[in-house]
Amino acid sequence: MSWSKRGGERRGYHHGNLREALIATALELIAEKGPAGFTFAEAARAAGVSPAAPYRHFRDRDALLADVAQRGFERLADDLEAAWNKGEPDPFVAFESAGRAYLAFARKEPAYYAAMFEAQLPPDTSRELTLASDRAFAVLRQAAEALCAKLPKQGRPPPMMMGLHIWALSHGIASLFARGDAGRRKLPMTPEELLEAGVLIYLQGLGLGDD
Amino acid sequence: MSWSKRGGERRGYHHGNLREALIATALELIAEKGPAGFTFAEAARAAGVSPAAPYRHFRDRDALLADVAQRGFERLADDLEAAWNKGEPDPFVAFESAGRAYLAFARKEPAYYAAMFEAQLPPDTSRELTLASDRAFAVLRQAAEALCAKLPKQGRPPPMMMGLHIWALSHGIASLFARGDAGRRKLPMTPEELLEAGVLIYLQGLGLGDD
DNA sequence: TGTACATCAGTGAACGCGCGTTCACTGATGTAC
DNA sequence: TGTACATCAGTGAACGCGCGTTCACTGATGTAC
Repeated sequence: MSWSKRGGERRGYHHGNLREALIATALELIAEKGPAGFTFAEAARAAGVSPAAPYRHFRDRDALLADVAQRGFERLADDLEAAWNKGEPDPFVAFESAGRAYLAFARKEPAYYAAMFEAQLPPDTSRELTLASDRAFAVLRQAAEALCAKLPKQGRPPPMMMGLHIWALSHGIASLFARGDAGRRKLPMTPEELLEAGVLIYLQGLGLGDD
Repeated sequence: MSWSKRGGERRGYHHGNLREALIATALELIAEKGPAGFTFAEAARAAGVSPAAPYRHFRDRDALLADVAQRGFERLADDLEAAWNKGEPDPFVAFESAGRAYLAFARKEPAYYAAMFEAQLPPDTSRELTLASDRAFAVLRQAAEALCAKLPKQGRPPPMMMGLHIWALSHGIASLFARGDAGRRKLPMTPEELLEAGVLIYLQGLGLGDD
């Protein structure tokens, strides 16, 4: 039994893929106790590794957290892109679908979401993190651009602004009502319905009816 | 000098108003380092009191935080009420003004805001907290109700929903762009302008133009 | 194919730290008579 | 008005804990020749 470290799990001196294992563990811990409750030491323990080992892969706790947040933004960007689907079958429908994708992400991946928006990482934590978050927003902005082209010339809002409105509305609804970790306020409708109705009214205000 | 504990500040064995002092200290600490960085011990230290003293006034750290959050919601409710001003001079204008008040609160009181929305307090922390937060939302809902009465009968949305939309939009903008503690994303316009434009488009979508 | 060696990715023990919390205590205050 | 006493709001020392981080180290892996 001397070759086995824990349970039936045989692994040698080297873990094999500690970096990935730590990230996976971080997600579990965040999902359980929020980003504040995540500690480097516990992540090491959960990965079955000494408390010094993580330092081979991450400068410190924040670096790990930033990595998780970055991956989150990349996934969100992917989801948004898939939902927008280049504006097919129709920019109007596709735009709403992107909004819903934002909400779905917050629901489906509360741990990523928390790392992205609630970890209170210092803003200069990582350049890659900033880029990833920019990319996610760029999808919304581009979608807004395509939709704007459908609008009557006068009264066309800046697409950037439209993107920001949809982002803010989605984010607001997600933060207040749609987080995975219970404890949020009760609603007389689903967050999805709330968002859909909001986007609909907003688009009508722009002269984009469901005609 | 035996009657003086620290510096020139004379205070006797009893603090006089430790409860309030702790709350004030908590706000300062939260403003500095976020709600996660706030500790019971440091609050006691800052109030010039032994680490055991706070236990005379709060069951534990969360109880203090909950008290701060509750006061925050009460202030927010007051601000919203004042901005709405019973719908004067005109429900349309007053409604927008309430939205702006939400944003102004997040800016002006980042510490309260953080305690209210980012402290990750367990949901059952305190009944008073829930009531205070309900009261704040009730103002928005009532405003929405008054505004709805101005709408053409067909297509009137539930006022509750309108209130939620404005809340979510304001909260989304505040969280993403308007927090006092720097480090948020840069915008090509002020959060206030962004919100105002958003509300305007939304209201237009409801058939409430600036006619 | 075998061997020497550099490099990598772990170990495990130790450190200092600050936190939350408890305890028996005591000084200050208010009140009944 | 004075005194005895109950209650309140502090003290300060102590505790156990888990965290982040460092250090010299060593087992495993890959590569040059």
